[in-house]
Amino acid sequence: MDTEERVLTNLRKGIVEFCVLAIIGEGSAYGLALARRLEADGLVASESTLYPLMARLRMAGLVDSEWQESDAGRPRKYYTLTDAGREALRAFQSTWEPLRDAVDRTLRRPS
Amino acid sequence: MDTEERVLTNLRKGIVEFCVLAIIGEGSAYGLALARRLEADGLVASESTLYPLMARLRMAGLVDSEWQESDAGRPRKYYTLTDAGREALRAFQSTWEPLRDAVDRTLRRPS
DNA sequence: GACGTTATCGTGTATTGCAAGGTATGGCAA
DNA sequence: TTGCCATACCTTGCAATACACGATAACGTC
Repeated sequence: MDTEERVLTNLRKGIVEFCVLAIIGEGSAYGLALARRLEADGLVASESTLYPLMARLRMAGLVDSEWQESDAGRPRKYYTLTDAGREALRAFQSTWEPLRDAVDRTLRRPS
Repeated sequence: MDTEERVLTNLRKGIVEFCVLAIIGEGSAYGLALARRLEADGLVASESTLYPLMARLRMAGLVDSEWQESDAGRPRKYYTLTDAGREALRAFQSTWEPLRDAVDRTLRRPS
């Protein structure tokens, strides 16, 4: 893995998790659709990041999942936000904003 | 490690590295001083994150280091930015900004 | 010389992103 | 019905790295 990729990889750590919560908070979504959307935004590199992540979120009780038929193709597993998930999302916002601002300040350097 | 801490830990990944470059870009600094400043901003948890990081930056040729006497106490190892370091810092800004904006957009939900 | 302070650094563990590959289902065309 | 492709989910293994914990070293003070 070259340097540039590693930088992005590390930056994404811990961020995607909450972007997923935010997205399904707006309405349920299934795995591959989530993966594609996040890939388009540069937030994940592939599905192999997403599936283990969804499993962790489920284990943590932040999302529920449910199989649903599809008009075309295989059944899909749809995820929805639990109350704990909504709470975690709120908590994340309070964490993200100060961190983001600390980075911006440091990069901009008012010394 | 509890959940809350893990969230912060993951968020910090890949961010501190460039905050360090930004700080020493303003003038050389030594390890412990860097660590204290970054701890105050919530960007690292302890020196044990910083020293291995500085070693990596040095290996990558992004910083140089030099021992200097101190008025009081042990000698300190001062770090300075190399040209490659300055370049990496510029490159990071181009990576950070879109990512930060993608996160903000996703959290704020214009869907 | 014992002790506290300042400073740098090493070891071990846990987390996790991702590449690569595996499995299952449905649609479609020859 | 056979073959093939797209869709969809998931697993394995590796590599990167944050951090707790602790070691080591130099200096000053009593």
